[in-house]
Amino acid sequence: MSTAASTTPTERPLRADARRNREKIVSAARQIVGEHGEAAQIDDVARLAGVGVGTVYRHFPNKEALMGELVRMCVVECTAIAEQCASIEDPWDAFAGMVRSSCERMAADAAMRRTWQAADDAAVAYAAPVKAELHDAAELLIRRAHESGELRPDFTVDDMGGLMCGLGAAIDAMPEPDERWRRLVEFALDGLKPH
Amino acid sequence: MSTAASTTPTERPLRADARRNREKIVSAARQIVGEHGEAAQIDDVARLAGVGVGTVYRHFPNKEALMGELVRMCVVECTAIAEQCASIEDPWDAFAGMVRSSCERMAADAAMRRTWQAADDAAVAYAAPVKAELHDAAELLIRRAHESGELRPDFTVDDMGGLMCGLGAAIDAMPEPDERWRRLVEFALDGLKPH
Amino acid sequence: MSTAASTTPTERPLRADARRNREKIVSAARQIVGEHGEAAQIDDVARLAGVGVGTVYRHFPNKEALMGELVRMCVVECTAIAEQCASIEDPWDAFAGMVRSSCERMAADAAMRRTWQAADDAAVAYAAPVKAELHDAAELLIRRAHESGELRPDFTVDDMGGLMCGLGAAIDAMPEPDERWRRLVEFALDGLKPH
Amino acid sequence: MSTAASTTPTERPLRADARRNREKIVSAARQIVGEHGEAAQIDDVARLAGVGVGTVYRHFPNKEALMGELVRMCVVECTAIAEQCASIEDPWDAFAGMVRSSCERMAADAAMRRTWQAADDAAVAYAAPVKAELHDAAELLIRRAHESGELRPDFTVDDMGGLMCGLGAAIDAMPEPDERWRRLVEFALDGLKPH
DNA sequence: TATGAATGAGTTTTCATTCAT
DNA sequence: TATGAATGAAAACTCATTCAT
Repeated sequence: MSTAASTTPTERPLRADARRNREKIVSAARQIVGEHGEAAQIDDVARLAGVGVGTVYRHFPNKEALMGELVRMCVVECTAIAEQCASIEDPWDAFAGMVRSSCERMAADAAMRRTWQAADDAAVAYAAPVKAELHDAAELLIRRAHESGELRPDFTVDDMGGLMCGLGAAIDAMPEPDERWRRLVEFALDGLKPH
Repeated sequence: MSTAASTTPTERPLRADARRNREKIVSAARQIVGEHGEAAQIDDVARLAGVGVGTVYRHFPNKEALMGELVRMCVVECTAIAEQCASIEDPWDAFAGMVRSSCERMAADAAMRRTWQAADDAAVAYAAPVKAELHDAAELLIRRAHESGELRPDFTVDDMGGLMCGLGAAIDAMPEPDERWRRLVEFALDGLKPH
Repeated sequence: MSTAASTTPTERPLRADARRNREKIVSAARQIVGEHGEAAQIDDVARLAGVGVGTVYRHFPNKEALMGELVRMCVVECTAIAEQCASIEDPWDAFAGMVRSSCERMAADAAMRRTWQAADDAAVAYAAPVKAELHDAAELLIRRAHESGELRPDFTVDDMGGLMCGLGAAIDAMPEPDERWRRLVEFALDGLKPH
Repeated sequence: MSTAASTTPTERPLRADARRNREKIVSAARQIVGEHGEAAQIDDVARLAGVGVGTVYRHFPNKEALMGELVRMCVVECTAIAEQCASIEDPWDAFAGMVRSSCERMAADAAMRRTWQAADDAAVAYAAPVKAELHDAAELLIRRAHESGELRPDFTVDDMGGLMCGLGAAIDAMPEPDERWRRLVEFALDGLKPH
C-alpha cells in the first residue's frame, strides 16, 4: 500500500491550487469534448474551468496533450473497471461485467465515447503506457473466461479494442431509451459465447 | 408517373459536363473524407476533383450539403445492398448477407465508415428521404428473418442503425488483417440469432 | 530581350490583380519592417496593403516566407546596383560607387537596413539563390579594383557582407544629418585603399 | 559628497543575497540576449538564473528596465576600456586600443553586440547617465589623437556610436575565423588616419 | 521575501465562403 | 459558367506581467 500518486510518479507534486486547477481543466475538457467531440475548443475549456487560456497551456503544452490526457483517463477508468470485475467469482460474469460496466460508463459519459474519435495518433500515443495495463487486466478476464469454456476461444484480447469501439459507437448512435443499447450489448455478449 | 430523377425530384437535369463535374466532386469528397474524416477541407476536395472551389459551391451551397450528399450516397448504397439481398431465398442468409455486404463495403471504403462521424445533424437530415427507403428495405429482410424464427424477435429495424454504426466503428478500429473484423461480424451475427 | 518575368521564372504568371496585390503586400511589408523591425506584424502589413490577412497568407505561407521575400528583394536591389556600377570606367570608382549607392539606398529605406536583423535563418536561406548573383557581381568589381591596385589585396568578396552589415548598422545608428553617415562611409572607403 | 554608489545613487545598498540574485539575473540575461537577441524571454532568464520570474520583477520593474541595465553595463565596460587606454602613452595607440579592445569584447560576448539591437528607446534612455561618462572618456582619447595629428580631424566623438555599432554588426555578421573581423577593424582604423 | 502559477491581450495561422475576372 | 483570389471571423498558441502561496 504505497503512500500515493502511483498514477503519475515522475512528476513532482503540484501545489495544491495548481492541482485543483488541473483537475478543473481536465473535468471541463471532458464535458466540452462530450458535447462537441473533435470540435472542442481550448477557449471553451478554459472558460468552463473558470481559468484563463494561459493556465490550460501551462498544464498542457497543446491541444493534443490535453486530448491525450483525456484518452489516458478513459483507459485508466476502463482498467479500474476491469480490475474490479476480476473479483467476480464466475469467469463469464467477470468478463461480461467488464463489458457491461464499460458500456454503462460510456452511456453515462459522452466524453468516454467521443474521446477516441477526437483523439489523433499523438494523443493516443500519449496514453500508450496505461494501455498496457488495461491490456493485461482484460487479458486476465478473457483467459479465465476461455478456460471456463464460456467465451469463444477465437475471441482474443486484440479484439477487445474493436468490440468496445463498436459498442461505444453503437451507444452513441442509439437514441433513447437506455433499454435499447442495453439490449444490443446483451446481443453482442451472446455472440461471444461458444457456438 | 415520370420515370426520371425520382431520387432528387426538385432538380432539373444538369448538362452533361455539369453532371460530370458533380460526380468528380462527390467522388473526390469521398476520398478526402475517407482519409481525413472531419478534418476534410473543401479546397482539398476541389483540387482532387480538378475543379475550382467555386464550382464545388455551385453544386453544393455549403460544406454541410456536400457532407449530406455523401451520407445520402452511403444510405443509397446500403439500400441497394439490402434490395439485392432481398432476392436471396433463405431469410437468415438474406439478412446476414445484408450485414456482411455492408461491412464489406465499409471495410473497403473508409469514407463509408467515416462519413457518419464527419456529418453533423444538418447533413444527416439532408439524407432523411432516402433513409426511409433503407428503413423499408431493411425492415423487409428483418421481418422475413423474424418470421422464419432465425432472428431474435427483440431485434428491430430501429436497432439496425446502432448495429451498423457499431460495426463500422469496430472495423475502423481493427488493425489488419481483414480476417479479424470478419470474425467480429460473425460474432455479432451469432448474437442476433435466437437464444 | 525575353518577354517578361525573368525574376521568378518557375511560378506561373499570377492574374493581374493577384500580382498587384502581391506587390502591395510586399511594399507594405517593407514599410512596416522599416518602422518596427522584428516586431512587424502580419495584421499591420495586411491593413497597410489594404487586403485581408488571408490574402497575405495566400501569397506567403507564413511570416518567415514574407521576410524571406524582403531579404530577397534587398539582395536583388544590391545586385542591380552592383551591375550598374560595373559600367563605370574607373575600377575604384566602380567599387566605391557600389558601396556608396548601397549605403544611399540603406539610408533612404529603413527596411533595407532592418530586414537583415528581422530575418531569421529560414528567411535568409530563402534568398540564397539570388545571393549567389550578388556575390558574382560584387566579385567582379572587387577583382577589377584589385587588379588596378586601388583596393587593398587583403579585402575579399567574403568581407563584403560584414562591410555592408556594418555600414547599415552605422547608418541606422547615426542621427541626422545625412552628412554624418556619408563621412563615415568615406572613412571606410579610405580604409580599403592600400596602405 | 559621499564616495560610494556613484553609479546608482538612488538605490540603498541591497542585502548580500539580494545583490547576488541581481547579479545572477543580469548575468543570465546577458547570456540569453546573446543567444536570442530581441526574442529573449524573461522566463528563460529566470530559469537560467535559477530564480523565479517574480524575483526578476522584484529587481527590474519590467523587461525594458532589464534590457536597459544590460545596455548600461555595456556602456560601463566600454568606459572602463576607454579609461584603461587613457594610460597608453602614444595618442594613436590609445585611441586604436580603445577600438580594438572594445571589438575584442564584442567578439567574445554576443550580448555585447546584440544588446543594442534588442534594446528599445526606453532601455537606451535608462543608460543615458553612464553614456555621458563614456562620451567624456572617449572624447579625451579622441582629442589627444587629434592633437597629435594621427586621427583625421573630421572624425568626432559623435561618430563613435556609429563606428562601434557598425563594427559590432560587422563582427556579428562575420563568420569565423577571428582573423577576418580583426582585419576589418584594422581597415576601419586605417580609414580614420588622416588622408 | 521568493516562488512559480495564473492571467489575458495580442499574435500567428486556418478555412468556409464570397466575388471579381 | 468556371475559376481561384480575396475575405475575415475564429482558433491555437505566446509571453510580459501580476498575485496567491
